[in-house]
Amino acid sequence: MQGDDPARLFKRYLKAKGRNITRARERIVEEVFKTHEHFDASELWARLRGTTISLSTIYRTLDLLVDSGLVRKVDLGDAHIHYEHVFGRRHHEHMICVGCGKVLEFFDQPLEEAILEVAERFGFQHHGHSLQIFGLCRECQEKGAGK
Amino acid sequence: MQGDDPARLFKRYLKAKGRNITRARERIVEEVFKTHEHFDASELWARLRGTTISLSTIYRTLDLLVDSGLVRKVDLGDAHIHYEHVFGRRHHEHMICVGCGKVLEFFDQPLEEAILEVAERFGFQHHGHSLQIFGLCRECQEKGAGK
DNA sequence: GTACGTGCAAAGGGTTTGCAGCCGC
DNA sequence: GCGGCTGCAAACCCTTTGCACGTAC
Repeated sequence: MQGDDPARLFKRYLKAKGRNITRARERIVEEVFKTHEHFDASELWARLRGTTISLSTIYRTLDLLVDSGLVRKVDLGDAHIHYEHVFGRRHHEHMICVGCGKVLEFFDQPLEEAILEVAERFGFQHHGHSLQIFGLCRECQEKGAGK
Repeated sequence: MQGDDPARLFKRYLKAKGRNITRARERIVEEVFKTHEHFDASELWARLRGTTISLSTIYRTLDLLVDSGLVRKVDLGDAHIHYEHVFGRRHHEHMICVGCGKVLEFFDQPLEEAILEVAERFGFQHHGHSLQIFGLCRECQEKGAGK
């Protein structure tokens, strides 16, 4: 099961789709999987300064990565698109602090089960889901209380 | 408890904030609460054709409505902002059909409790949350199977 | 060689902002 | 009358697209 790294999986995906493996795509995947942080297209672009890779290519490649299932889009409450990679990580949900913008990730088995159950009960075929909890993290609660 | 309609609540909110009650704001609130559908700014604008109300005013007023708690933003998976009114409706979550785009609303008490519990366990002060389940509605499952 | 991929620049679409005039209080 | 509100147009930002050239295979 190990020995499958994301780069390899992505290449397999590209082949299966009859698409080419290029330098730009290799660099982008490498960079996407280098950290476990959320990012948006322009942050990723910044991390690729020094290469000749353009923003358009980043958008196009991210679309492929999302389609391949290696990356997903996440909604962090603001109006633009954030991404995070999926491969090698456990599925999780997000708590977003409305005070400082920090994003906490968490996973809770009973919660996941409740979600799948509800979908089933409604005859809805579950493909995925996304939960955001908005509120105040511990630090911001303290800061607020201190005022 | 009844006798409090959204228009009145919004006026109360505006007064409390030292903001003016204007014709445009009254019309917008009225229109927002006229149906229980999700909408975006330009759909609302379309429903207000015939008035002189501009898109900018709609955006500005929606911000106020969100701030007042009468309306909330919802993420429906595409990149732009959707709204729905909150007042007079039970809190609910969304199932979004990736086949036809239909949005089903549902409410599940155990699920809600699981969410509040998780937040508490992480020391996170819950202000609100938003859950989207993506998948296929019954009709689209049948259509897909029929092929 | 052919189809696909790329950078660039421009277009696109939704949202926000600056400003002069208007309106609520 | 003053400060807040409005419409308009322009600015903005992120994202997508058209195109001519470059590259994978």
